[in-house]
Amino acid sequence: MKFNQLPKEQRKALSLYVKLMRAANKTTNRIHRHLATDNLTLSQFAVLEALYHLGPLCQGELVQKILKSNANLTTVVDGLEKKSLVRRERSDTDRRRVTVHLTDLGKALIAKVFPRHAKVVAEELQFLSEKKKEEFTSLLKLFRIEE
Amino acid sequence: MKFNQLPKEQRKALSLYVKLMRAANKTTNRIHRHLATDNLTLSQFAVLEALYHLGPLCQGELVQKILKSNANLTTVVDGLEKKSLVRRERSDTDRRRVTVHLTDLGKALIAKVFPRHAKVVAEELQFLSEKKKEEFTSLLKLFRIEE
DNA sequence: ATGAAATATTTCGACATCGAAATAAATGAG
DNA sequence: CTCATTTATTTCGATGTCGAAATATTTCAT
Repeated sequence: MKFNQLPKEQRKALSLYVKLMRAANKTTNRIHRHLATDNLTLSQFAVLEALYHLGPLCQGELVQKILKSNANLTTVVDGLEKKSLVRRERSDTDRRRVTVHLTDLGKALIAKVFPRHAKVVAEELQFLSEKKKEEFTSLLKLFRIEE
Repeated sequence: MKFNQLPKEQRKALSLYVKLMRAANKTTNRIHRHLATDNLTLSQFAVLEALYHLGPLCQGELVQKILKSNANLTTVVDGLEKKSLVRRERSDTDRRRVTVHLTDLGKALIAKVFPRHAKVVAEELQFLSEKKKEEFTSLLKLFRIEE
């Protein structure tokens, strides 16, 4: 059973899916370029950004935020720690937890990179009118991504 | 400059971007699960699917289709070849090119997996009405992804 | 014809990522 | 209190991915 023989509903869903992936892919790649100028991966940026806006978080909380595995979060934080952008601290109240803090260096970096990131994303999406952005956002909300 | 202090346009663009990534991520992960039951990665599936619908293609053409690097395509095709799902053939007219063909085994596999894939994707997106799917698709078209 | 530039693929080295097993600490039922 | 269970993180082994350099082939200007 090839594409053309599928029920119409499935054909539409597939087309939508492919376009969604390509749009996300294309956008990610462009964003990644500007982060690479500061030697940050997307995940590293995501961690710095979360800490910047939410304050120190334990690794479990960061896993939720960046949507990656526990195993990977360890690696990401390792990378940031090696560059002295964050530091780990065992929680006093629950010593299983490791709380991650921005260092001064990390704060300075994310304070520099975040506004540029916002600018790049806005430029990347400027082909959508404000109205279309809103329509788009409300459709995306239907995906019920857990916050 | 933190999120709340950004110009409204940038805040909106960022929210949209984050939602787009999360939606794509969530959908990809679910799709990947059903492919994993046949030991296929997303990229391997994408290659089989392209060959299934378009016939034999050279690797450069496949790179366009699956949006991965040349280096990676070699690995992906290696993996498929090891499982005897595809075979490589040097082009006679241009011996720099390597044309990739589905084997009978590969044909049988993709003929089995593709309809299930279509079904899974349709189920995954069924929370969107047909009308909303169309709206969504037309917004995504504005991203002008090169076909 | 010939050698330089262009094109197609592979190799290499480095990371990012994941699932599962291992480790460490907290909790809770008895 | 104590040990089994749950929770948080790390380690391990494997794979996917990329950019850049290397290799092989074709094309094109002279």
